[in-house]
Amino acid sequence: MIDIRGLREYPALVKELLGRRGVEDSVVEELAEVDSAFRDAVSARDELRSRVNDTSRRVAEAYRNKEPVEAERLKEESRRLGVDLDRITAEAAELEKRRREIWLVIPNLPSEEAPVGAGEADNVVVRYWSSEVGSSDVAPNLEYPDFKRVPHWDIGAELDIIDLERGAKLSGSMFPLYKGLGSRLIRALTSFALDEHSDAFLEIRPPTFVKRETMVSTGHLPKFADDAYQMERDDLWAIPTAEVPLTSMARDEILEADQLPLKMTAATPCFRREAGSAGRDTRGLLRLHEFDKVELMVYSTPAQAPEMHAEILRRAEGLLRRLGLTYRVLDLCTGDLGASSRRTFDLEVYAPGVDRWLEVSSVSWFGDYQARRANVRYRTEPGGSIEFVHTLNGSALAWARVIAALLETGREADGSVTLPAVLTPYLRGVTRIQRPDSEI
RNA sequence: GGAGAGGUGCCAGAGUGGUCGAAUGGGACUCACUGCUAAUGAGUUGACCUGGGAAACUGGGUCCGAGGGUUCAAAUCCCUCCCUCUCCGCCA
Repeated sequence: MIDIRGLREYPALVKELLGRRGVEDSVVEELAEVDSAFRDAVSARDELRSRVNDTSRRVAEAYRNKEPVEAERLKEESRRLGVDLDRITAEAAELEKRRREIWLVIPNLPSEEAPVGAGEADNVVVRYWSSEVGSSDVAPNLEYPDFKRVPHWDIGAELDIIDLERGAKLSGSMFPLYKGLGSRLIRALTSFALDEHSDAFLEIRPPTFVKRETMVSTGHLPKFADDAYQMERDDLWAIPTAEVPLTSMARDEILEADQLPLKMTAATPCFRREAGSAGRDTRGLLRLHEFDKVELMVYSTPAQAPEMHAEILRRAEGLLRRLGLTYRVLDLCTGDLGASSRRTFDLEVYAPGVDRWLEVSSVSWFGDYQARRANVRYRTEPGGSIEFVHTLNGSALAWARVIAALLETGREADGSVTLPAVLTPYLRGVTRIQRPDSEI
């Protein structure tokens, strides 16, 4: 949720910033109007309630003074006031509900630094990286031999490590099934990433299904309900990312300043319905209903946030570098920013087989938007004031697309796939995946 | 799933209809005493909403697991739900 006091004070600025991401002024104005009406109703309600409370106190007093007639008279007066109170309380409650409804679907104010743009095409490439030239402003050479121009679904079938047909048989399309070294590869990548982050990030294994309010806290509900899997009977929701449970860990809590920044990492499956993207990128591992991911998440003070944002990005990039994959960093424009985010950098890995840049991480700074929804605050100093924390997170990394890129990048002329050396210990010495019909 | 007990402030724990935002103890903070620490004494110490004020501060309201109900009045009575603990059953 945006800061509604900020809206009261600087409505023009709020409209300007939200306008950059395509929010109509009228929506913002409606929130301001309902907010104002709500506050009027609250004042009237509280004043009346004060009178009712006072009258009740005098009832007790009258009884103590042995004045039953006076007590009856006061009771009657209080009853009469109570009728009005009920009416105006209901009005206030209705206004509060409407205010919350609008408030919840208004996205976060984008950072002043986020590039202004309408959509994907306006995202800014911050840098490229490849193992040959390292970091660079210009795109690396994307020449690859023909034997690397094979899509990963063919490689996966050839090496018998990805079985999309069987996955589809069990659960439908976009639910992959990994076999043998394919399965071990996910395990290796997960262990590798968790180990890399273990110096500074507390490892968490959160629940995979969460309550509705947990989804609301991160901004995934109510607006994006169609994107999530729901267990209707228990009203539990399958997490689309570990961001969801991690961000709610400190829900309704007040943290101490010396606990911040609080850094956590978690490996979880992620579930996405991908409603509205039917038929797009559905082949292979490009877009899935279920995939595994290691997430980084931080609660910080506002002052620490920029540094944390940079650290998460650095760590996500670090993994890609150690895996030897070519990637680029995108600064998402205001039109492409996720609803809860103030600023986001996407990491896209180059997959030569499908000849595409694949998003494998999204590193976001949410300001206090999620913290306000989840009510996560901190005490600025012992005995000091209480403020909302800032939340940040990023994938490091989402494995399915990383695996696609690894298979395509690592493919050799003989059809085998060479794996990055950093994974060797996690694969008990395996350095390449051979065709099943070749010598072992 | 069945039976029972319970959920109160940072913690422990009283409170069974009005004077209870809530006793008491602990913790934390401030001051005094002390060469330092400890000990001692005094004081302070909740969150949220809304109004006034530049601010210090201050008026009103809400909150005793959550939501509903009874009543002039609810931490206290009633209903539903959630969670925790003990026992039984089942089970990876």
